[in-house]
Amino acid sequence: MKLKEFAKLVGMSPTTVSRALNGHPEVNEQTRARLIAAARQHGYSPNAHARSLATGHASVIGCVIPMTGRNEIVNPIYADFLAGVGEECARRRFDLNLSFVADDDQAQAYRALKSKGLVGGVIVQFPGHDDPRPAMLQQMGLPFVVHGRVSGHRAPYSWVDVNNQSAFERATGFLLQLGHRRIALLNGDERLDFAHRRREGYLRALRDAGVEADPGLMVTGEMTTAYGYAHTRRLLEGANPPTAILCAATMIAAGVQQAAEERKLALGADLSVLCFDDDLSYYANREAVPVFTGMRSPVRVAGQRCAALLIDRIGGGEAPPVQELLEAELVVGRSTAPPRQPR
Amino acid sequence: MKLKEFAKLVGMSPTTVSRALNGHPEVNEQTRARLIAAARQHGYSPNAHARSLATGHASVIGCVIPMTGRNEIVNPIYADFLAGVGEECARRRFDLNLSFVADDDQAQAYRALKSKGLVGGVIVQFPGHDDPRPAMLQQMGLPFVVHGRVSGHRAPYSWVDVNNQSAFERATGFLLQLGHRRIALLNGDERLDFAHRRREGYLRALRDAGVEADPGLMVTGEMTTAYGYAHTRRLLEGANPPTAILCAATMIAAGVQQAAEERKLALGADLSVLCFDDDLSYYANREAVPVFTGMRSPVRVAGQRCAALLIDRIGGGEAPPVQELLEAELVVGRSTAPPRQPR
DNA sequence: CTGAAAGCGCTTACAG
DNA sequence: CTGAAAGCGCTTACAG
Repeated sequence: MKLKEFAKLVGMSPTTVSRALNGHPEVNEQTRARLIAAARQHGYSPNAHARSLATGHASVIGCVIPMTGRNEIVNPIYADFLAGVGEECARRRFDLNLSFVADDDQAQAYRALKSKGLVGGVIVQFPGHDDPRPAMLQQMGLPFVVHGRVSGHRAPYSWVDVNNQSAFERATGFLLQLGHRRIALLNGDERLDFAHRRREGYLRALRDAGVEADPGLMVTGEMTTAYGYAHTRRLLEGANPPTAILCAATMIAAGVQQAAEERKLALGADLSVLCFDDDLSYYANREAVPVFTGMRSPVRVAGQRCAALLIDRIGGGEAPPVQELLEAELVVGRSTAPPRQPR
Repeated sequence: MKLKEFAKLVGMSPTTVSRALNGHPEVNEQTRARLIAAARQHGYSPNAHARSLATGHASVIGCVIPMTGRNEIVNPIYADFLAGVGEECARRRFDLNLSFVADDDQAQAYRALKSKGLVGGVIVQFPGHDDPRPAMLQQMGLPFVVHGRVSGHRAPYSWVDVNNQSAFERATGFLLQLGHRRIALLNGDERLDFAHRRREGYLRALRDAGVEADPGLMVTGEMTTAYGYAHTRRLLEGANPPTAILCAATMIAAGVQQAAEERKLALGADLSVLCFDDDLSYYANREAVPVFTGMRSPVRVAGQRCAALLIDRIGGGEAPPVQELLEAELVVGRSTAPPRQPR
């Protein structure tokens, strides 16, 4: 159904109907209520393309998903993040546009998104330490919010991040307090900004405690169970194994657990494990006393906040950038204890 | 940049430029090549809204994601499915539009998608046994492809499904051949069509082998690790526990494994486990000899095929519906063996 | 092979 | 408070 038909149906001019449906103040409240009800009843929604063409903006936010190597969308952390984005989109009546592109085509993809006008703004994800996207998007004039931060970008921009450095500093401090001195770090890919900050936090806590960092205990890579398993195995087989392992995701911790079980090591007795816990729906670690001691930070909330900030930005004209720093919370579970005394 | 500006820039009329970029046959091949290169260089892409308004269709496919209870998008099976959709979208230069809606608003959501004209068609997911959506969409005239099938819908429609009944019939047959007689089924939610078909397959295999089905061994619910853990615990504590467990997802199998370990039962020795294996990127079960014996069927391929069929439909006018039935493959891993002799 | 003009379905100054 | 008309940026018959 088109506006013209619908207007005729309700006996009003298209102008008035449009204004009523768009909440313009000029139209009588009773008329508005009647028209909204009629639209719902007859299943009339304005054509989104005509609308966007006329107004110059779309009620759609976008994400560009790189397709080389592992597709990001299958990452469970990303899935929960998207769920949060979706919740906010539902609330604000926005849609989400996913563009899947080859990795080397990324700049081109953002440019096309802007030129095509399909989305009012984008969420930038998995930012690298010197990610070029904020500068590019600012120059293009496409509104954006970064999930995480880009340390190398100096101009102000909107972001939502958890305090990764503090989280890992506190986590490491907790293990140090228990008496651990050989603490391994199974980090994410340190080319990514968040992983970089996590290592900084880990190193700072060690330094403050006067413990020398051992490069042999620090690993970086993709945050999977297989990665956690392989490196834990390797570390435990080594000459001077760690007594505690700090890992960047519950998926990694699951791999640590597998490797420990294989060697008949009990978590929270023979080996301590502490993980960053994104509070994932499908990797739940939420028993009253959780399996893993973790720094808990709901990535879903981060998704909500990114979407909220972006939608505000799209609607709000030239508002100054906004930053939100969330704090992770230490939740003590069953996987940590003082180190076993050497026998 | 707009068509008019770009056309002036390259010294052609907007008409010719548009035709060149859209691959119309009237335009000289050299001219076309030159214009395509220039468009890329100057970052010109036609405004998608203007284009869709003029042509009446959009290069976007849609998914409606219900938001009550657990958000579907965090389901790892769905994530891999979407990854497959994304791969095909990238190939065909389509975008994906996600609409997040309250569960009771679903019909309304599809109607709005159609009326707004944002998408050229939709993928219908998690169809129930008597799902009303195919009938609704056919009546609305919105192209669609179902992932799975709707047994209760009689008119022809396009779908992509794995042969769930055959998969579970063969899986059950395999366990029966090993000598198992008490085989539990930890199924998905049987209001969903695929879970219904899986139970049919399980029951048929039992019947063919002359084994009476025990309602106490059949469970239905959401396919999570916690679900697998809880029911396995309960079953193993019962008077006449199963010697084998057939489960509808690797996530469930992980829960079975946990419960078995707790009771010091070795998989593939004391207890056999066979799972439907969607070949998920983050729940990999892909060692040379996999941990779990499984019926393997890549859900990612299903996503690709759904997207491909839908995009074909959107482009292809009134083509007759297409169906694709994929077969799962039995991959024998380390979790199955003949039952222990009663002591 | 190329171009001027109409039209896609909205929104929104402008006039009343 | 309401309406007729212009315009958003494309595509595509129609005319050459």
